[in-house]
Order: sequence, then structure tokens, then C-alpha cells
Amino acid sequence: MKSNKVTIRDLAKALGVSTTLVSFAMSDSPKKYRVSDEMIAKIRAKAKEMDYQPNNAARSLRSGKSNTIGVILSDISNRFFADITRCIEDQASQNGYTVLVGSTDEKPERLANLIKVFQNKGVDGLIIVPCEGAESSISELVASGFPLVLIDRSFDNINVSSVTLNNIKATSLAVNELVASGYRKIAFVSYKTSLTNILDREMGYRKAMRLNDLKEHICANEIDYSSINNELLSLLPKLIKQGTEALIFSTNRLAIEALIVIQSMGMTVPEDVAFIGFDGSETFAFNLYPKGITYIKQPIEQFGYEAFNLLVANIIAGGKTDIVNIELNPELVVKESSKKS
Amino acid sequence: MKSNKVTIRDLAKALGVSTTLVSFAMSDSPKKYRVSDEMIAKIRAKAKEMDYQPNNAARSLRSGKSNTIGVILSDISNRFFADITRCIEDQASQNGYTVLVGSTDEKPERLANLIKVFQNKGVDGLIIVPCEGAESSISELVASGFPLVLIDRSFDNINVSSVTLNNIKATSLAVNELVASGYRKIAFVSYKTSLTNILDREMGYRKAMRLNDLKEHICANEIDYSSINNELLSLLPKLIKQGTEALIFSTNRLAIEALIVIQSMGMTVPEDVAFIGFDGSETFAFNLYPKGITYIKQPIEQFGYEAFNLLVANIIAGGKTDIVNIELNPELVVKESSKKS
DNA sequence: CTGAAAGCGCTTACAG
DNA sequence: CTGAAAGCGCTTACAG
Repeated sequence: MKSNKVTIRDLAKALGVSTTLVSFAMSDSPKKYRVSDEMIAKIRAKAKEMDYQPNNAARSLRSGKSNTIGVILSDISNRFFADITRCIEDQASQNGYTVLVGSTDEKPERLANLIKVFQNKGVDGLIIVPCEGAESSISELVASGFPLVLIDRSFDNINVSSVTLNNIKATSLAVNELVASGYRKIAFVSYKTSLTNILDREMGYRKAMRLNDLKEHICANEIDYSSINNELLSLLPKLIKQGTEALIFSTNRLAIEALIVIQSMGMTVPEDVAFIGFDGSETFAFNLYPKGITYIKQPIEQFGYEAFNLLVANIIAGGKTDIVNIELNPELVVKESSKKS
Repeated sequence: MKSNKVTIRDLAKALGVSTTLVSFAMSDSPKKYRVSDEMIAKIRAKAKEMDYQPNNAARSLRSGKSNTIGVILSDISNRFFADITRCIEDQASQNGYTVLVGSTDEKPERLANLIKVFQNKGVDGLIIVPCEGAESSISELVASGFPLVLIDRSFDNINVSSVTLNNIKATSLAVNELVASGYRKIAFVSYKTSLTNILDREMGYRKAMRLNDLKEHICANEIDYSSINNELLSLLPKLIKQGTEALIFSTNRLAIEALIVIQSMGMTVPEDVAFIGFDGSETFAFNLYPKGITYIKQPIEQFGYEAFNLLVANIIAGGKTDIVNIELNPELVVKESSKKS
């Protein structure tokens, strides 16, 4: 930004051509303007030689686009979202975009605020992991026609592009693996929520249990996410005493906390109870566990890749593309914790 | 950015004043231009009424400053750095700055690249957690006069502003606590590195051990950070067999992995060995541990706060402020793991 | 295939 | 205390 920065005009002067030509040659698709190949090569070579760096502010001001997108997470300290953000950033930087990241900490007021802040900063579009209670903010945004893609979670009653996991399939895979290992008394440990993705995981469990003619044991309403540790300390022994042979968890955090609680009770997996976790991105605990933990793996890279591309298509179309809902496939990573010992 | 956006000119027209006056009134310090109080109030009220949003691109282009800073971390998946980044972002947004974040994954080539990328994007300054081997990139940056603040780690031979922990004090505190609890055979578990902050932690341990007339047991060179788990699995039993009564760890990650390894060996803390971890930001493992883990706590908020303010002072001064090195105080959070059982 | 020129929305010397 | 005007560095119709 210093005054000694090389500009398009300096380049033009040095080459004896117009700034127009330089601008064309430096653009992403110079062919569109039918600039000769030699000219493109000549200009770009000179640009490199003089270390020309386009001025983003000028570009944005003129084009009305910032080439910046905003990513609003529900919780940046969740490794799963942090990893997805990383993938989005990779995609973005390869495509000349800059990413602004914010976190709502699962608070809908903060979401409304962040949307405004990012729009004021001139982002061209938003990728959002909505929290509970975000419906009004999201539907307002959709109504305004602002380019938007939801990720991980969506709302049944809002028509908006999204990239989500096939959650039904995810827990079905887990149930079937345990059944194949010979387990019958399989419990699903979740928590009180209205998030569709978590509820879908419960539905996947129910469906698979029914198809296997097994009785469901759902511990969804007994857990308050803000005091997991204590809840699990009282819940897990009860479940095991009642004859539960295997546990499936609806989230990564729940699974990790449960694993630590189980260890601290002096029990082991799968000897005392079989165990399938959800998502292995924060796997240091899983990997270190001597026997290895079976878990449902989400395609993190695909989340980032698809969301970014969907958003950019949306931006380029001026917010007028069709609604696209992409559902990604989970994968079961099988280790010892789901096998009969 | 749409064409229906309200501009400074629309405001001026609506109020019957010049754009100059509007610009003055909307600036951070309108008093500087001796605009009358009523006028400021009138203009700002109208701005609010018409929902005026200043165009950042125009502002940047004109002023030559982007009001954007870059934060380059050594490892974004480390919760300690993620938390600091969060604090920097809070500070930044309160002061009208936007933060761009990148991670080098401890690779010096990536650092050199990210510095370039961020400069091309027009950041006004950089906050960097340098990785090993970053000396050349950092000293080049310092020589160019670009506003820069290092965080967490610094280099003895480079004269650059920084915010670091008083690492000597950190491990001294730990040693003294264990000694006060009656332990004598205290080992320091670290890893092979040239990072000054880690080496300082070793020095703090050495110093405190000497002052207490105790013999040092340092396990620094025996651990390769990329295969901690296996290393610890062989190291820890050996140490304990040799009579080590207490362990101090030089990093958060090392401590967490060690705790899990200790558990998996069927041992408990502090019955089999006393334990002091480094930093509790990723404390879910610590908190869940039944007895509670004593750890050295770093002042995360202060890291973010001081680094941001130092950088902004630097930016405003055009990179010509004095070098300032801020050393923050660690705190020992005492739980059961450092007490005689 | 190439050039002259307008204009994006601001800030800020300069002049009153 | 206030206004007219230049200009930041680009992109892009328009005209050849």
C-alpha cells in the first residue's frame, strides 16, 4: 500500500501500452477480451519482473465485489468445524477469495450480529453453521437474496442451499456394525436439542434398530450439554447395570467425554461395553486408546469443498441460482471397540 | 455493495451539506476537524436513519490502509493459539479492524508464503507465532520495517516486539509447589526443540531444582514430538521405575498425552506419580480427571490484548515505534495431582 | 486486437 | 466552522 508500490499504470508505461491492456492481460480470463497470446505473456512477465501486486481495495471498489466470504461457525473450538474452515480457506485461497471467520458460540443473537458485521465488511456471501434458534436470522437472509450456504445443519422449513451429512445413514451404519458383532442391547446417547442433524442421527438409530427387530434405548433427553461430565457419570453406570452392551454417541464431544468417564470408572472398552463414537477429527483421545475406537467419520474435506463451490456459484449468479442441498456420505471406521472381546 | 447502497454523497444531498462535512462527522475523531456538535449529531442521526454503511474498499483505497491485520499461527489446531486468536479478534472488532488468520503447521516455508500472501492482501501489520526455522523470514520482515509483533515465542538474536510468557517463572512455580508438597525426585518432560520458550521452561526447572538443592532429571532429548504416544509409553514406566515421584511437562499436548498414557497403564495421579501440566486451555481432559490436575496457567486474554495493542501502536507509528517486549506472568492452578496422597 | 476515459466511494489538503 | 475538488488504483463500456 506504500506509495512505491507498482501499479497497473507503471506497468503500462514500462511496456508502452495502455492500462486497459494491462488490466485485461492480468485478469483471470484474458482470452475473453481477445488479447494476443504474446501480449499476455509479455505483460505478465513484466508484471512478475516488477513484482506487481494488484490493489485489492481498488479492485473491490470498482467491481463492487470484495472477493471475501464470511464463515460463521456455531463453535470454533469444535475441531470438526475448525477443520472444515481450514478446507474452506484452502479452496478460497486457490480461487482468489479471502475468508473471514466468526463464531456464535451457539447463541442466536450473536449470529444475527455477525451476519450484520460481515455484510458491513462487504463479504460477497456467507457460509453458516446455524445454531439452535437461528431460524429467523437465516430466513431473513434467504429472503434478502444474499448468497448463502448452510453447513452441517439445516432447517426443514427453510428453503436454502446446504451441505449436510446423511445422518440417517451414519447411525444406521453404527447399529449394523454392532449387530454384526453380535450385540443386541444397543443404546443411543444423545442430548436435548432441536437441531435436525442430531435428531436425524436418532432417527437413523431407530430405523436400524427396528429393521433389526431390536428394542430401542435412547438417552436423549437425560443429558444437558452444559454439564455432560456429571450427567454421564450418573447415566453410564446405570445403563451398563441395566444390561446395555453397546453405546452409540450422537456427537464427537459426547463420545470423548464418555470415554474418559468410562476410563475413570475403571471400565474398559469393549470388555465392559462396546463403543462407537461420532466423528474422529479430535481423535487424539481415540487414537491413544489402546484398543482403538470405532467411529462414524464425516467427510470433512468434502464439506469445505462443496460449500465453497456452492457459495461461489451463488455469488456469481447474483444470488439467483437454484437451491441445492448436498448430502454427504458418512463412513464407518472400524476398530476394536465395536467387536466382541 | 449493491448500487442501492447509501453513500456519503446521498447523505450530503439529503442534509444539504457537503460530502466533506459528512466524512468529517462520520470519522472517528470529528473534533479534530472542529465540526460543530449539533452538526455531528445531525449527520450521524441521518446516517443511522438512512442505514449508511461506509464502503471499506473506498476507504482503504483512499487511505492506503486496509484496517486489516494478519495473524499467523504455528498451529491453529492447538487450542491455546485458537483461544488467543479469539481474543485478538475481539480486540480487533472493537477497534474497527478485521483479522485474517493463517497457520503454518510449524513449517517455515509456509510461514514465508503466508507472510507474502497476507502482505498482498494488504494487511496493515502481522502478529506471528513463529515456528522453528522462522528466523530468516522474521528478520527479513523486521528489516523491511513492516509492523510486526511476535507472540508466545521469540528469538534471542532478533530485535522485534513480542509478547511472551515468563517461562522461567512458570516452571519454577511448578517445582516449588511439588517441593512444598514433599516431593524430591521431580522430572521435567520436554522434547527436542530449539524454541526459546520451551528451552526457558527447562531453564526455569533447572534453576528451581538447583535452588532447592535437588538433582535434575530432564527428559528432553528422548522425545520426538511426532510420535509422542509411543515415546511416552516407553519413557514414563521407566521413569517411575527409577523412582521419579513427580512429573512436570513443558507443553499442554505433552501433558494430555501423558495423562492418557498413565491412565491406560492402570496408574493413577498422584498415587503413582504426581503431575503438573502446562496450560489448561484444553482442559476438558484435565477437568474430567477425578482428582483434578495442577497446571501452569497462561494469561490467554492478556496475550491477545497486548499483542493487538502493540501492533496497532506500531501500525499508527508507521512501523517506527520502539521495540517492546512484554513478558506475562504465569499462574499455578493447584489441584490434587501435585499433593501427596 | 487495442486505447482514451469515466467513475466506483471515500479522505484530505487547500481555500475560505 | 464549512465546501469544492483532486485523486487513491482499478475495471469496463465505448469506440475504433
